[in-house]
Amino acid sequence: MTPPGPARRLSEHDVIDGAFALVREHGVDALSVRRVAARLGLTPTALYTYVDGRAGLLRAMVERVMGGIPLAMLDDAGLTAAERLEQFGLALRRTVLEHPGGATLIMTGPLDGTHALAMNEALLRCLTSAGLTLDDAARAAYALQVFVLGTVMLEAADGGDGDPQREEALAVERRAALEQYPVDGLALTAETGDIVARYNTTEQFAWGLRRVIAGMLTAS
Amino acid sequence: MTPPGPARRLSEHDVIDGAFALVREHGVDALSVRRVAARLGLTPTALYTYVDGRAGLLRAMVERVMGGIPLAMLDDAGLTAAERLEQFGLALRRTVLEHPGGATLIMTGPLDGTHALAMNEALLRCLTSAGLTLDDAARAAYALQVFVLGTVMLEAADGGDGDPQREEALAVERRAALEQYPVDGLALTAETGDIVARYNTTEQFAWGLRRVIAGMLTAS
DNA sequence: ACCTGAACACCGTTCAAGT
DNA sequence: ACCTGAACACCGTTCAAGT
Repeated sequence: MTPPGPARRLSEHDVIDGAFALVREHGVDALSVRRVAARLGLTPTALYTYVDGRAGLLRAMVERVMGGIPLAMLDDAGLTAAERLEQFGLALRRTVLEHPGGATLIMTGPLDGTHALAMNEALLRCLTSAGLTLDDAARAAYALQVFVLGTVMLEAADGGDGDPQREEALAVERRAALEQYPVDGLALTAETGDIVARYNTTEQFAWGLRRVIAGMLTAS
Repeated sequence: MTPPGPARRLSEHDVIDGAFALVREHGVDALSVRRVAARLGLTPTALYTYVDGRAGLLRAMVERVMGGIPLAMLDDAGLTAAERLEQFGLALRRTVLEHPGGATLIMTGPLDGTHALAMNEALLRCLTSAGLTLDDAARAAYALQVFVLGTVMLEAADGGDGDPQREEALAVERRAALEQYPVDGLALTAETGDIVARYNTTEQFAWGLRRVIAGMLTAS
């Protein structure tokens, strides 16, 4: 299995793989140049051969996540525009949550990479096909991205990772935490505590997503 | 001006003041226990008297931001529900942007503090008064928070701080960056480049906010 | 091109000690 | 209660040196 001849050592790809594995096992806070290097059997400084310091490492990780976002459904002629946008929103959330630390990574820098622009373009195609003017389509495209990425960010901050079982466990935790609070001034929140405890949940995200899409497709 | 008697030294309030001043002057990345301590003329370890380590410092900073969010307009009987929600959304964005690093701080932990719950409750009052069922109101309240906070987070990540002049400068920068990209496969994005360059702008936020609110108030 | 090793200026946190 | 000082186990990055 070891390749013959002069050993092909590593590539940037391997480094990013290692970085995501590290975050998966030890959390985003454990992400450091030194630990990624150690995991690959390298000294910290050797990592600079593959990646432009910590900033370059983070940039490459963002590109990896963004590159994994499926866009094909946005051009699916068999679906209505609303359906296409809903499928896309669900897929975007899933993709980002699947990458440990993905939300934090994306939201930490501007959305201006190649993949981000390709996503924007696909959304523009879909939204103009639904009858929006090009300028409104652009505004709506950004609003949709903001809603999905904002959801994912808050979900990740709350400890979620897209796994339904983990989602369930967190909901139970949050429900218990809500009971602790004094009810004065929070009557409504307490009364609908079951919903509040499940804010970071696939079903509730889907509910909000459908409403947001409806808002975007409304004739002004 | 120096108080007589045994010197009243500092309080947690002063520490948080110092922390925000530090972030304002040197950016979020400069925020550290050691630097906040130094700015107050203390050793790093002395800061632990006022704040429970770095985590406690961040928690207190979040509470400070959340405590500054005005909620009164959500109960303003002189406005329609849509108008109340729009005023609130604009104010929420302004408040968070006014605090340097506010977006990052808030989005980094779960929205479960006292002030977050009070905000939720006020939104529930407003949304139920608009005719939504309590459960739908809860779902809509979270969707609105996600949209506003997601906007603010991406805006801050792009370098924005709510200042209109800075907003303008960033738009020009982003417009220039867009020109650099090859147009193939990005025809629509290029054509509406003026809008795309102004994604992180008060006007475009207001546009999206109105649409999102409309979506929430739509009868299902 | 790829890697090491030493060095520098940082971190957060603990602990024992002082007042 | 409030603070210091020393210590520990970390950071990211530079630079000179090796192959």
